Amino acid sequence: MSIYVNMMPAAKVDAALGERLERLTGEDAACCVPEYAALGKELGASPGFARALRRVKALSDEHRLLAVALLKRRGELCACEIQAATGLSHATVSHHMGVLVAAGAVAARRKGKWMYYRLRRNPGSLLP
Amino acid sequence: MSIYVNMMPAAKVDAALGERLERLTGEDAACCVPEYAALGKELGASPGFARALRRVKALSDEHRLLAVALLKRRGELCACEIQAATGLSHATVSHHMGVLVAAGAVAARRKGKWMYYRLRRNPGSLLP
DNA sequence: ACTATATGTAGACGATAGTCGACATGAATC
DNA sequence: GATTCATGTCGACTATCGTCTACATATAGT
Repeated sequence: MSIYVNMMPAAKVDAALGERLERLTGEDAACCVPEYAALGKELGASPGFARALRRVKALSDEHRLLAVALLKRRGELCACEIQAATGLSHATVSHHMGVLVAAGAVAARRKGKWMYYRLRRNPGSLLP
Repeated sequence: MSIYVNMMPAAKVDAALGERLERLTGEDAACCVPEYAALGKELGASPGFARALRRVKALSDEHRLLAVALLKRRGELCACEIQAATGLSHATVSHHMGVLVAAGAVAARRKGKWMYYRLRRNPGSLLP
């Protein structure tokens, strides 16, 4: 399993920010330049950054990553299958899947008594 | 910023596991099949999975993701620049960069009094 | 050597997040 | 509608993690 982080076509996110970064000279001269404080604040406040962080956090748990890995292979799984695969209580599974859905990583659909989960394929999402 | 998780060319990781997954029929019939317990255990124990998890966890903190985003733009930064960008104490920055290095996401080099960090470009790493 | 600067380390504290049991809800079947 | 099964929700507990202060180490310059 490999993980890719494709940082910023988001030069679009803030073009001015990119320019200011370019103006900072490399090596020793740039060390401890106070402007980095403002840059970090802006970049951290950009919507793309918040979205990426939410998605990474969604995958940063062992059992959620396992669920995603299984969904990638199987396409769709019901909650009880994920529960069996993870060995967790159904309450915990429900919690984890809720996190994945909230992060936009997974979509859920009801079919009778069962809840089926599948990976979302949003453009720019966390799963290609 | 977009994040991609490229799951398993790791059919190689465990070919038999893939086969067993295929044999499980979809929809209701597959629901609550006990074999999922073994499958989850094996997949979760595979080395590729552990590596992926370590890398996702490394990115799952706001300040670490910010550091990576800045490194992606600037190429190389010293610890004090990352400290300025994040607004954290130097001790916390050191801790965070240690996590990124341990996960194989970032490489560090000393130059005089300064520590410079840059993104690693491992094949199959988290950064393309 | 001594000092100053930059960073790593250790320990402690607080916040966040994962976990479960208990209860509630939704849906199918009788 | 009563029952049963699958799942969601709600506290509470616990563990993990991010953060800091204080101290230690490394390097450069005096």
